[in-house]
Amino acid sequence: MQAEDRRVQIISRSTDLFLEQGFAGTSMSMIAKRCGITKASLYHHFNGKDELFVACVTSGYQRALDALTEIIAQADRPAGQKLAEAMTVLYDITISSSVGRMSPLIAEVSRTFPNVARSFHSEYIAPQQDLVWNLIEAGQASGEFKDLDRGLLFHMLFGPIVTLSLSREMFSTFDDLDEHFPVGHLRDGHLNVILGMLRKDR
Amino acid sequence: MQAEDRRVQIISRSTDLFLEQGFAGTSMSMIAKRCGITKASLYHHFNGKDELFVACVTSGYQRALDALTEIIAQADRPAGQKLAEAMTVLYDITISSSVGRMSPLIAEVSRTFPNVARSFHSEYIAPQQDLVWNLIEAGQASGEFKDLDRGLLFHMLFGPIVTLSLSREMFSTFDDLDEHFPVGHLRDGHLNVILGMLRKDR
DNA sequence: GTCTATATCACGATAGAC
DNA sequence: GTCTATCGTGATATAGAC
Repeated sequence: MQAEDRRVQIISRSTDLFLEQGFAGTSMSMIAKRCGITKASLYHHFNGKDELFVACVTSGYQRALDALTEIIAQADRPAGQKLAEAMTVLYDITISSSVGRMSPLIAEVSRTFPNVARSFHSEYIAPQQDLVWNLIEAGQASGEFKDLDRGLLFHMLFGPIVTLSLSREMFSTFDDLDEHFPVGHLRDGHLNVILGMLRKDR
Repeated sequence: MQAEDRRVQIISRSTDLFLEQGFAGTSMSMIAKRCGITKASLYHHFNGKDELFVACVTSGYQRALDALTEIIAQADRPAGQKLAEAMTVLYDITISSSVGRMSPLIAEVSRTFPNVARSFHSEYIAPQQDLVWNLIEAGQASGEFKDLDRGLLFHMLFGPIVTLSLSREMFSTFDDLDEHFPVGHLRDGHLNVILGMLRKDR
C-alpha cells in the first residue's frame, strides 16, 4: 500500500481504537493488528504512540469546522434559523464525529501531553466558538438578537451538548440509551432556551 | 498503621493519582510509593487495581449527596432560593470534589468495566437528580415554578456544570484558567437562565 | 513498505519470611 | 501489616533482512 493511503488508514483505525479503549488502554500491537500489518511496519509510518495520537486528534478538526462554516456563509436568512441549523451540526459533530467524542480522551492525556490540549483548544474549540459568535453578532446587527455575555452563552450552548456526548460514551452499555438521552428531543428544547436568551423580549 | 486507616489513606492517595494520570496511566507501584509502602503491602489491602478503583469512586458518593440533602430538607423557604443554594453546591461538588471530577475517568474505564458506570449512575447520578427534582416539584406545588420536561431541565442544569468541570480538567495547564472559565460568574448567569425556564411568566 | 526477531522495560500479581 | 524477591506477561520500540 502507498505510504499516504496507509497513513490515512492507520489514523482511521487507531482513532476507533482510542475511542473504544482510551489512550493508555490501546496498544501499538492492537493498532497494527487492526490494520493488518505488524508493529514494526506501524513504526515505519509513525515514530511513536504519542505522535500517532496527535495525528488522530488533529485530522478531524477541519472537516468538523467546514460544516459549520457552510452554514454561517449561507445567503441572508434569519439568524434564528441559522442558529437552529448550526446547533444541529454542533450536536452531530460533538456526539457522532470522532473529534467531538475525543474530548474525554484529551482530558485523559492532557496531564502527560499538555500540547495536545493546547492544540485542541486553539485549533478546534476557539475557531468553533468564533464561528458561532459570528452568527450571533450578525443577529445582533440585524436587531434580531440582543447583547449577551459571550462566556455565558457558550457555557449554556456548548455545556449541554458536550455533557450529552460524554454521558452517551459513559453509559454506552445501557440498552435504553436513547430513552435516557434522546438527542433530538433535548436538542429542540435546548434550542428554544438559547433563543429565549437571545431574542429581545416582545 | 491500622488496617482501616491504611485503607482510607490508600483510597485518598490513589484517587489523587487516578485524577492526575487516568486509570491506565496510574500503576500500583505509583500508588504504593505515594502511600509509603510496597506494592505487596498494597495488595494486602486491595485484591487488585479494579477493586481499588471502584472503592475510590464509591467512597465519594455519600458525602456529595449529603450536602444536597441538607438544602432540600431545610425549613420552608422560596424554592428559587433553595435552587440557588443547590446550584452552588452542585458547582462545588462537580468541579472541586473527587467524585465530580471522576466523570471522564469513569468514561475511560466504562468499556472495560461496565459495572463501574452502572453503579456511578444508580448510586450517584440518579439520586442526585432525584434530590434536585424534589426541589423542583416543591416549587411547582407552591405555584412558584411551572411544569417543565424533566429530561430537558437536567440537560440544561447539569450539562453546563459537567462541561465546565471537564474543561477545567482538560485545560488545567492554562495559566489563565480562571479567566477562561470563571466559575462564579458562569454559575450566576446559569442560575438566572434556569430560573427563567422555571418561573411562571408574569 | 513490510517482515521476523529481539531488546528492554514496567506492569499486575504472588510467595513466603518476619 | 509489611517486607524482599520474583514470576509471567505485554508494553514500546528497534535492528536488519527482503
